[in-house]
Amino acid sequence: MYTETVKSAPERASDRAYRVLRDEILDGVLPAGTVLLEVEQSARLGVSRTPLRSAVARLVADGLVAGRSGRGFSVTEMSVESINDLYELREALEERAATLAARRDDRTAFGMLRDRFVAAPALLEAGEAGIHEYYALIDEFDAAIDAAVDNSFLVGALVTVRTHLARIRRVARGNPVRLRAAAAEHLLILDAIIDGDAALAAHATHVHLHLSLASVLAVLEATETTS
Amino acid sequence: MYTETVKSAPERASDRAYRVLRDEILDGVLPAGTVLLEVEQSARLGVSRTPLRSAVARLVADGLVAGRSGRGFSVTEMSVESINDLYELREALEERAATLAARRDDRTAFGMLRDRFVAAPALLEAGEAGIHEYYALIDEFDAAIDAAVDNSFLVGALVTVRTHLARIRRVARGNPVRLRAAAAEHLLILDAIIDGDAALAAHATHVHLHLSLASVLAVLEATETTS
DNA sequence: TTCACGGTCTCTGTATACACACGCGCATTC
DNA sequence: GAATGCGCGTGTGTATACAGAGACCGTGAA
Repeated sequence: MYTETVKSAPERASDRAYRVLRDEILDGVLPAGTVLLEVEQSARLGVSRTPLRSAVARLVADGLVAGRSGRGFSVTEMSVESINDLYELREALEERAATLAARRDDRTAFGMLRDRFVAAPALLEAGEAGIHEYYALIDEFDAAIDAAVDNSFLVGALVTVRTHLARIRRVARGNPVRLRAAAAEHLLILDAIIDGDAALAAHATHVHLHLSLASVLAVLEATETTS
Repeated sequence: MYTETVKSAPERASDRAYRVLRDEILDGVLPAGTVLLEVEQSARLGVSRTPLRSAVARLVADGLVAGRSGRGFSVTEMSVESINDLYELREALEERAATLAARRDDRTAFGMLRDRFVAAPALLEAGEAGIHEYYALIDEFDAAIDAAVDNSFLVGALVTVRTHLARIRRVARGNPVRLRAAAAEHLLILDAIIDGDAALAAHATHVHLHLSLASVLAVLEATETTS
């Protein structure tokens, strides 16, 4: 395969600023409510104000930051309601995506993924590195879904959802019990897709998302009362 | 009610450039494939390159224009596949939206809309002005749905879909037969929502979108063979 | 006649300088 | 003591100048 790593990525300064700020927001380095001042951030990231403005504009389009009326921009909050809203949209999109994947002719990619999800529980015993690898596996699952639905609009909406999801995934990161259950749920979805059972794929996805949301809300409520 | 029409809208140059370009793309003044050069467009719109860059960046985020590797930006094409893809996403979103609207407690807004959709066929006899008013009614229907679902993520996705939909709605504009049928379909959806029948609302939406897509594709195929 | 190479030109990416608007703080007045 | 008005500082919005990269065109050689 032709790997285009060298010349195809001039990596503009605005791209770098966007990527860095986005990762920092997603990783929680820049918590919700953080005010982003143009001069301050441009100095910190070593770029001029112009590319930084471009980066912030893209973050606004992503919904990760919002412009405050007069003064500066700030990282958006992730309230409990917004999490419920996000999962509402996620349900609509992923159920449809699972349905389409199950109806697709070529489902060999999912067969290969299945084997690796079977081995996932062992992965989750391997500490932080294993958890990291597990999330990489989830990413590959998502990528396989994207390739199967083959719909730029639907995939685009899914990407947006996953961006916001990355912010709240942090809270469930240190919960191996939940992750093991999630692996089993993914396995069921994969089996349904491989069998071409669109209805089961959609319903298994629904169940998975229901349990995922319940877990997130439980963790959130626990940390809420703690702090 | 406090109307904030005077001071709340400084209307930045970048906003104006974005709005003008967006409207021109949606109205077909700038057809698909049109190349947007920064200096040329900034001169035409009477703004500098900086706000124009910002406007183009927003259009890229909307998916209305795409950056061509080296040279400039161009208005994206609306192929038959992309229209099918758009309707695939639209189905997932609007079925869910209709379901949520039917489950909502306060559905009085839909009752008022119903009366006006009953009168819609008469509207469609009134020439271009009537058709314009009919589309305004559709916008109010969409707005009522948005208010009912009360979910910024879902509404955001719907807004994106409607943006692209506006581009292809032009082809069906001069088809009063289809518009009359569409009004009847909307009426059925409204009745289902008012009755709190979520399943019927979703299924009626599905039917409406199926017929809408079929109409668009038929018109497109007819114009394709003509030209 | 065709292909390849080089020059030039144009357009985007970036940096910086300037203007304006909002807001805060202080002083003055009622 | 409180409220209002004025002035200043800070931060975004805009314009423009500069640099680099890519493409197109022309010319020369095979």
